[in-house]
Amino acid sequence: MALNVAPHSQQACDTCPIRPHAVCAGSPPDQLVVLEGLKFRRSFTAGQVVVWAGEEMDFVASVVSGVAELGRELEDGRRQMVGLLLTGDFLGRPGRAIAPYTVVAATDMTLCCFRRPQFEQLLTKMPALANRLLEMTLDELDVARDWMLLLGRKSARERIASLLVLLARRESAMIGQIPTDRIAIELPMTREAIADHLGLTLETVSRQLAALKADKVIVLDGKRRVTVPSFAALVAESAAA
Amino acid sequence: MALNVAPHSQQACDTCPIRPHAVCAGSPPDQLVVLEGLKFRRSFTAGQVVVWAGEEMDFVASVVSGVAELGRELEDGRRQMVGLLLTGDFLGRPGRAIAPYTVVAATDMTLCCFRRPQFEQLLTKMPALANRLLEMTLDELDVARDWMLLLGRKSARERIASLLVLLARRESAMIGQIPTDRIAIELPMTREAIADHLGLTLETVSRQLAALKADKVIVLDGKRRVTVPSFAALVAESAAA
DNA sequence: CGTCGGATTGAATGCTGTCAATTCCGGTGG
DNA sequence: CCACCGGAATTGACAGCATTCAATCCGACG
Repeated sequence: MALNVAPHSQQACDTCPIRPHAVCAGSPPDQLVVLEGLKFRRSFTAGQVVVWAGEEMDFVASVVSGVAELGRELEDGRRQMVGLLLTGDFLGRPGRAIAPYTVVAATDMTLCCFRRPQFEQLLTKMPALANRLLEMTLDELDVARDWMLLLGRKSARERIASLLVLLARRESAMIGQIPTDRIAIELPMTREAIADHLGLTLETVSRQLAALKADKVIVLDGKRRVTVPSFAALVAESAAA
Repeated sequence: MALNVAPHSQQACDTCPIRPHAVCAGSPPDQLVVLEGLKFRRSFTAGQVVVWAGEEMDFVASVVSGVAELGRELEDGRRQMVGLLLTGDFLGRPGRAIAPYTVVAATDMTLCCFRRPQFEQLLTKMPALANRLLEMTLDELDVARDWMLLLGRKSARERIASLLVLLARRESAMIGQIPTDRIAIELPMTREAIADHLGLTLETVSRQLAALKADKVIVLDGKRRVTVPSFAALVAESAAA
């Protein structure tokens, strides 16, 4: 795969928007300088594959902007999304050369990359980096396990509601609010992508959205915009733990 | 909850059976001595709850012997197992006081414990410990994501076969072999526990085991012992990725 | 021998998937 | 500006798989 390294990739970490949330958060200034010298950026357009499951992956990265999806699939084509990488999230695995899942850019996306062997070296020398990565990995593990509950036990309607709750919480967090009523949610994905996340078919997704609309739990403005009259009602539909 | 600390818990780490695989693996001798001085053991009988989801958890631990199950549940009682802790696995989360899932001893079990604040201290000072924990956490994340594929996309029959493949691989690994034919698998759990892992009902588990038996993919010796005439055939049934 | 929990089996319901037809919407070109 | 196109989404009919509810079986243990 051609490395589309951006020219002048040495943008300063000082001004990096994801610093407070990324792996590099918490690293002291002298270590940040080292990171700054080794990083390089790569950009992807929506729909582009970053790595295929089973392929070699010689770098690790932080998502600077955009969204990436982690998916795993069976030989016959059945697909399950197993993770979402949002701004600041970490991609790749120190100590493993082969990617265990396919990574696709869901939107246009920019990554801040490090060559894997170099990054592994850094981990042994920079405890702050290792600890931040551990913390992030533990968070992802919790998210994955919550999703297991959804996939294993929730009905189609509950899965849709759960996803909407998740998205609503995120939109609210963006503007520093806790979710209240009349939230507008932008669905950042097609029905098929939603289905692949929830372990459903796209037809079922469509039907359950229609059902939630009919029951006045949500209002649909066009295909991709949802407004929620009562957040509490939506949470009730999601069968929260 | 009463701490049932074993008297004379200061068993030597030298002779500890899980040393090669646990968090402490890779720590240099001088650091092991520190760990040895701080550890204490706790034992649980099969079925006993170690912590409830939402409860405070003031320690972290390695499983010395036995099996523990991590589960999450909905208000109405639906339950999904989200992890299995086997010999050597790590329990608890540095930096988080509240347990996100319920932990139950599936068999009689012994833990090698550390008080959480002390352990967090150690992590910052012992890079080998932090790196081993990171590695183990990344492994668990991969396992969780594989399971998401199973829960989201596989049929009941495929889920059962997948579980048997997993157990067969583990039994074989124990004796240092790769799985071949005529493997004997011991099911370490009830039908209900299997169902909770696979996101099924216990009736479906029972039916699919019967179906696999009828199709001569497996042989049932009593309720809890399965032998596999052809491992390849079993793998084919599991819809491997 | 009786009991109790776990496991199996049966019948019926219902949710979700499958297949297929149709509609909606955004973009493109005449 | 409008007609057309193609992909996304919706809707309908039907089939099938897993769940639900219920009855029975099995095996360990007193």
